[in-house]
Amino acid sequence: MSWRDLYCGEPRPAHVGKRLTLAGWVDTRRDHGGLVFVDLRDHTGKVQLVLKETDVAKELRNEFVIQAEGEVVARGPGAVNPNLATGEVELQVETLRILSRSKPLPFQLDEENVDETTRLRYRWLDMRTERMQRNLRLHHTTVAGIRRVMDDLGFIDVWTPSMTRGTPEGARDFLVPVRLQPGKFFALAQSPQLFKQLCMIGGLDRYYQIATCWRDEDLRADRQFEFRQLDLEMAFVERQDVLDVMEAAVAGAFEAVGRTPPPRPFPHISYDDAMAKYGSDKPDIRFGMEIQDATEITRDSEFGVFKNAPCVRYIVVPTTFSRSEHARLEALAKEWGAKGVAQHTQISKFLSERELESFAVPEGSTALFVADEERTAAHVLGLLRLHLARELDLIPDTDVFHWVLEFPLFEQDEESGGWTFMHHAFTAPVPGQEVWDESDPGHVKGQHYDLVWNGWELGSGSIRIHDVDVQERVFRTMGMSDEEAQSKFGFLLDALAMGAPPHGGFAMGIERFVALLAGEPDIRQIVAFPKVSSGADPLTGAPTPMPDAVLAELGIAALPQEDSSPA
RNA sequence: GGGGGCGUAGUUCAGCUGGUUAGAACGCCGGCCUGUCACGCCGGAGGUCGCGGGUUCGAGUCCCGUCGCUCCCGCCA
Repeated sequence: MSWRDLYCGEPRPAHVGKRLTLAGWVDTRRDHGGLVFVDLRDHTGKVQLVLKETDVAKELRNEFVIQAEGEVVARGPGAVNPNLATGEVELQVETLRILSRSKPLPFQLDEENVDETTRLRYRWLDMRTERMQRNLRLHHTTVAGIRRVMDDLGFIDVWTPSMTRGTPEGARDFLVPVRLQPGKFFALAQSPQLFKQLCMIGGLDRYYQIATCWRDEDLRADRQFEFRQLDLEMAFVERQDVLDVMEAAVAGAFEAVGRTPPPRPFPHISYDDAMAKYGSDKPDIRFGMEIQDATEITRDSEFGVFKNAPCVRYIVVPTTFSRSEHARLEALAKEWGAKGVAQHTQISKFLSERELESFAVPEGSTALFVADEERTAAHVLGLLRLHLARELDLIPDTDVFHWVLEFPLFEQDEESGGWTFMHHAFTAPVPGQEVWDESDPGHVKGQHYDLVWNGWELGSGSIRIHDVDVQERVFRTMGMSDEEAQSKFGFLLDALAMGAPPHGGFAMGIERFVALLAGEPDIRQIVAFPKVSSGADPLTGAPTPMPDAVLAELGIAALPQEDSSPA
């Protein structure tokens, strides 16, 4: 005997007259006294059960798990439910078994806007909703589609370690103490980056992995402590080869979930253009409101703020702002790092004809200016542009993928003034720029590329350094001594010195990709058991303190924590 | 590290400028009902208004602090 002959969403008129056993959860019950209707639910849908009044039928409550045996019958005319896929039939139940009872639920499954901590605390209930069923299955189908493309293109899945060497550079590591070596730590991998490069040097040629990565940074709508990325690396390739593979992977995922893939090739935009026009390296280019430069025209402005600023930029917004609305924008701009934001109407009395004409602000629109360092002006206007576009509902409901290319290899740390990599230390400079002034490398471009979907950074990749001299030069430029480079990355330098093929690759965040596919506003909705933004797991209560004895065995001790609970 | 929003029955929410006993819907419990499908009808239980302090004759409402959730900036090679 089997638990069920069909899923709940399957019975059809063709089954009429058949005796079937169905099993699932009680979605709703409608008790008419002598007759009880039950909608039986599983992940495929619902079907109506008809039960005669019996003790066991009376006992049923929502979310009981039951098994019902009976005959599929056609519903009479007028009794068909067109809103249900199985609505033309019902099961006339002869035997009913309660497999499991349920106490009243802490929230109703058909309720929207349930507090997310409550949903996560009882995720096994939340998972029964259509939304979560759809999202988790979409997550699976997407990954399956990607895997199929990778397999077809000759990539092999290689397992790389989760526990690896800590890296002070980049994101904060999650540390793993080691009992056998007290006082020493592994770090959970922030990415398989170096291992996949070693795989190329090892001759595997095409590697991929749906790799779990860990980063101890603040959580956001699009960030969790742990996440998965499509991680791939290819030997003997140029940039275009990697872009082609990624576009194929994206297309394969779209096809797997039954959607039309975005047109290929994806458009390209340079980093410089992205920063100048959108103030972001992951611009949402589905709408205009591009940032414009007024530094030249305002160089001799009567308006002192403009005249004295190193950079004056503006966006033209198709609306006007009240005094209080403007105050709010100004508060935001200040929070984002600007000294303020000016409207053209406010300051027009200080501006010349020539200036006003060049801004070309249409009637009913407003030019918003930020005068500051170039970096700040671009950044703040980029954020204002996005903020206002969302508020004014200017963003079309379309899908745009694009590449951001031609990144600088190095950027200067504002505080220390030292140089550091922009992407990571293993990105190759563009051909012809393999040698640079190590004290002033700002002009060197890297062979780095970012993939952006509707303003979300999906991932990034690069052609890597395969010349040990170039790799050592990068480390030196970052202010790393030879000894330090040797001790931290000696294994990589060794490998690069023993026949490293040219290679490059990419890493794309799976959850971000699926969240966008699902139309969800954050990645928690497509992750089975996510953490909340404080980094806690409401379901298990993790993280928890550990007994001193356990810590002692690991050669560590926890500092006393300030008790912040009210006395 | 910083800024914004939210916190009222199990759930989702209402509660105007401070004013008797804090409401609704759904859910839950009891009763009735043989064609409902968000069944219906009758009755009922259920609240430390996140927590602490303050102002006031009086606080869900105002102020301060704190905790939690959330969005964002920093951070995220």
